[in-house]
Amino acid sequence: MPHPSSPEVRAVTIRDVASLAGVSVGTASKALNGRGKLRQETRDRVVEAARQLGFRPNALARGLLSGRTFTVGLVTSDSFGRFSIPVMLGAEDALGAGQISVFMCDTRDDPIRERHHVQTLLARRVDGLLVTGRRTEPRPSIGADLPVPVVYAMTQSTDPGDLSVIPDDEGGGALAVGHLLATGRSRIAHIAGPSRFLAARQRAAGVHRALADAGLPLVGGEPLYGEWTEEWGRQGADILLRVEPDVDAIFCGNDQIARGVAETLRERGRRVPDDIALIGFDNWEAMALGSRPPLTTVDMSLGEVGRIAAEHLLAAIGGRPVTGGVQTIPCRLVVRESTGPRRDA
Amino acid sequence: MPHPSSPEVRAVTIRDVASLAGVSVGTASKALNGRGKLRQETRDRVVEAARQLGFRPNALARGLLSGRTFTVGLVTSDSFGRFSIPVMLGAEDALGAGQISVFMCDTRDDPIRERHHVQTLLARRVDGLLVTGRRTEPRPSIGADLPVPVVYAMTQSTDPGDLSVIPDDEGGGALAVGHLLATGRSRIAHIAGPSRFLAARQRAAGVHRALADAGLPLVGGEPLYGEWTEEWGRQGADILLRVEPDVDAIFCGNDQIARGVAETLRERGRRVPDDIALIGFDNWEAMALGSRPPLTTVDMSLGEVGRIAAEHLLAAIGGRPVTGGVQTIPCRLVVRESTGPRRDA
DNA sequence: GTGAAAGCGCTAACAT
DNA sequence: ATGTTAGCGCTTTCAC
Repeated sequence: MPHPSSPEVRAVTIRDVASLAGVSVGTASKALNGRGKLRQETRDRVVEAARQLGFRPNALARGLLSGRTFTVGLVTSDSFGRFSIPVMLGAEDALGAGQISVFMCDTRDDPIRERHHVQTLLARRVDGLLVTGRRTEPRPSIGADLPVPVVYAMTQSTDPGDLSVIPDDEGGGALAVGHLLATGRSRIAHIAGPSRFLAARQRAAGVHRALADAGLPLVGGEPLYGEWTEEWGRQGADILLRVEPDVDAIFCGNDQIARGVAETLRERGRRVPDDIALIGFDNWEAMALGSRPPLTTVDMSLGEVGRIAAEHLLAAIGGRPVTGGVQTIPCRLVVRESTGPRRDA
Repeated sequence: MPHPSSPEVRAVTIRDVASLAGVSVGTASKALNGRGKLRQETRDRVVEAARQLGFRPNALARGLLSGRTFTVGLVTSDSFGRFSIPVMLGAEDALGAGQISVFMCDTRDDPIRERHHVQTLLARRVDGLLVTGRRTEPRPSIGADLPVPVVYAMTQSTDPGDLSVIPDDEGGGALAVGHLLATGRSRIAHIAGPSRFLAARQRAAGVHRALADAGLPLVGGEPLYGEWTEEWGRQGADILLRVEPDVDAIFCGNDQIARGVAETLRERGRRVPDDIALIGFDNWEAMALGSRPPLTTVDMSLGEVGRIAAEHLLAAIGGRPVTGGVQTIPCRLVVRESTGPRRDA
């Protein structure tokens, strides 16, 4: 007696279809895959039989035969957090269009677990691997000489032969400053994340470049490096207002910092954006929209990062040669109320 | 010539291992799987050969033969958002221990996509399905009479024969009020999310029950239903302070509302928790920790929800009969600084 | 104790 | 135009 939750004792096979249609399995296969030379009437009969039986070809058997499974492994060290999710969704978009299913694996930042996952994925004969992370810092290659192509997204490999797709943090920093300049600000400061993060340093580098191009100094002389938290935003704003009271724009390392800054500015009686314009980074909507006023911010286009990475992977799987290196994806400015022209009281 | 990214022309098969060890494939199989009767020396020789060649048995072939693939499909309608991620990680935990890999599928709330994903997963011969969502509202069953077991997590099926695992929102509401009572509050109000959400209504029901048990009225008479936003928290607090100025505790429908409330209270000169205690819901750390003061909140134990759901699925896959129905997982109180004893100025 | 052979479900090459 | 057969990689009888 079948288990209650498995009403069908055995899945429908192509034999069943062939038998119902009164043809051989070979003919049924051709009919269903539109290959070979068959009478239209036969084709229809087989297709109808398949429909009637609810036939779905066994992907395992197909994979075993063809060597292609139409699956890829997605290995993340971010526990599918705030950054890897959008990347993942973008990737799924591109892969889903190619009828590819995705195995998800979370390494919890543990190299042992990572190795284990890669081994399992290879045993499942995935066609390729996508590696994502929380930080853009270079990380050790997931494995040399793997039998399948690998693309890194939102993280990069230390091996220059590997292909990595990451957001253009440097460009994002420059973009933010460019917007502040365009809206008439000239005394611009930067309250940044921790300097041990590559992303923080690169955003600062973008600030530097954009200001240098405009022939303006960075208010405060150097970026104020701290943490990625609101608490630091509040502190940083305090420090900044004390040292440079005539600042008229602050670019923050992320949206949380910007929120903290916004709070302190309000408490100190500085109006945003009338007195001081404010820009965040990440476009973390819950944060940026909850802030008063809602934050103008830099969006890293993480969906794009994932989509492009997946497209590279598909290309590599398809046999088109893929050259290693790092590809950066441009950031996108999202303008809200925290920036705008200066207005005197 | 092999493609540069596929250094191995062909993966290592058990034939290669057998050949290197100087035995037949059947013997090699037995040696590697610890089955049959073999001389220890033979066993060792085969294992050594496998190690040397880096042999990994082809999971497709195994699945084809055994009818078990050790894979499950995870179908979400939440785009892997804030709620389904923890569920997913909990599930991965339980499944990973069972050596099971997970296919992730995002339906984007589209029934067509959902059907398509289910079909694909069945074609891949997954051993079971896990369905997750963003809301606890009942949803149509993902498919009647599927050939594999299905468990719903963080969402529930309208079919009472299906098994669903969801957080105990009602208990969470009661838990919050219980904590407020225990810390000496008696004039408790509830600023809730939108009443169209089952979760909002259930949390309110928990509030109701806990207050009734204590013989106390709900300040304001009814919960103040609104939105899940900070903006609503600010508005709601305004309204509440106007109508019930002597409130001494506010339980909020989620952490965002609580943050909004906290801001308004601070601006109105009410100290938290000295004058008014505040509790949120969700334990969304970035929100709860960024708030001033950091929020006491109710954690839905989403990891547990996912883990339990996955364990039920494993049980069902293992053939143990699983009865339908809804299982609720208790919430957990996370105490931070926004609650504590009253203190007069 | 070990080897040979069948077969999981499917497709592709070869017969008819 | 259709049927037959071999074989993808593996496990499992069944001979020896």
